[in-house]
Amino acid sequence: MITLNAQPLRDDNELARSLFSYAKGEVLYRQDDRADCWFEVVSGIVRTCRLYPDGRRQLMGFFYPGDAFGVDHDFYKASGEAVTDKVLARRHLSRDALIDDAALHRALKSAEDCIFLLGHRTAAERLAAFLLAFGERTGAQVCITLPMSRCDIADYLGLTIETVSRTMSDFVRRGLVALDAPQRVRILDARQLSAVAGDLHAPDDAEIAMRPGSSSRGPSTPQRHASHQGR
Amino acid sequence: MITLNAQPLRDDNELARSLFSYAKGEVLYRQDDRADCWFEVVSGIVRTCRLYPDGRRQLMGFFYPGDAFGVDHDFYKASGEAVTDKVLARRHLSRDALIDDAALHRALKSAEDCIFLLGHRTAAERLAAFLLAFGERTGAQVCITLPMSRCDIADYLGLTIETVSRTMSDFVRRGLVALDAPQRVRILDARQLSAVAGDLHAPDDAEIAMRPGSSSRGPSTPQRHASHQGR
DNA sequence: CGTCTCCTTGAAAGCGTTCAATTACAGTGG
DNA sequence: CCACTGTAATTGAACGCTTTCAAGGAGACG
Repeated sequence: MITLNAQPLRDDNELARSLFSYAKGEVLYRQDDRADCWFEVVSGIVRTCRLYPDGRRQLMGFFYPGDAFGVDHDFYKASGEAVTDKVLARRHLSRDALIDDAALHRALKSAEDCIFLLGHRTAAERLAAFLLAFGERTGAQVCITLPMSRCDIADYLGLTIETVSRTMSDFVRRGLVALDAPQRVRILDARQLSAVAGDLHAPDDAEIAMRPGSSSRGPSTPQRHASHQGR
Repeated sequence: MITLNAQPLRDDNELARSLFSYAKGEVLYRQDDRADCWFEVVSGIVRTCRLYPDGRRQLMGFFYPGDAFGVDHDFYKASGEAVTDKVLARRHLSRDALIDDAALHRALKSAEDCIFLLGHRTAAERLAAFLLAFGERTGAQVCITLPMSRCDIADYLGLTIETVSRTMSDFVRRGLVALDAPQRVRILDARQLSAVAGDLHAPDDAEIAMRPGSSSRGPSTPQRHASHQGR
């Protein structure tokens, strides 16, 4: 399961030689290994995750076809693993191919997405934002098939699997989503789900756009780091 | 206060024309503005932060001399603001100067640092990791002068100012650090602080300084929510 | 049919947030 | 020089959410 499948798919030309296939759960590269190449998803989904000394795991991102990952500098700061079965990835030797700007930008965006999700305070906010973001990314706005396990989701959102599961059940109870199967989520009320995620401007907004530096100091900001709207 | 100081410092040559100066709290660019240029810190410290619709704030990172920031693609996903007084920044028009790879990599690393910090579960872990990381970054291993407010720290770590303050007091009580002034932190017991941060392999482990070659593969921990491959 | 893995649910405890009050300190003007 | 003011930081107490520990389903597979 932890084997590094180092054999290219085929060998008949330059392009094919850089293509690799991985089974679900297989490790493409390990955290702390020397980062001598970066990857590009061709098909399937890849996760990068970092292990903490105490054994916990933080998923840094999910990567979809076209995305670049493993673009670390000296050593990999996270490992890359196949989420789905039959992951195809193109491997670029760092010294050969200069990573193109667009790919690097997408990698940066992926990291920022993760920060964005972790920035949400409550479990409901995080999960709702995750579902919406995932739906948008994969184009499935209504019926979502989650390729990753609850454990992956939990480690991505910085929660426990129990909390993820409980929160999902709560969404079902409130009629926000339907759960046809553990991994098949149907979004019933996208608007209200956005509201839960906190991505919607409050019904009575109109004042958020004018408070740039807010916190640290400022002429007349009422201060106190905004509450948490009632639930 | 929130003005965008758009005047270059001097005008006598190409280099000087791209240099800008900002006062503490000043905004270099705003979230959701069109991202037509990216920046490079020359001196001082810059923060990027994202505002959530509900008014909360998530700091995405602190940037030090040499760092690149504001490298977003279409629109800025966060605003850039001066943390210290007299921030000098070089401004690069996106169409003119291709951002160099190294700068982009540093930006990515900064984002990953943030994820790393947010990945820590408890307030004590986050703050300890933050202090150590900040000390290492600025070269001050013992006596640290925090240029940012408690509010900045809280929004960076995804906590409240009260929790940051309480946790800091707790560190003082436990003899881990001394607080000469709210912004002057002296690290008294770096080793134990690392342990609190969870960056150490078990408190009573053999020895930490076994070289950063390839640490991963943590020793068997009484794990729950095991990932796919044994930890 | 049993076993395995993943997911769900329950109850109690821990911890961070929230609300609220207090302290420290710099700047200002009497 | 000293009250006054405003901001930042600290501290206290109660509440609520997430974690933790533990047990109970639900499919997949041999």
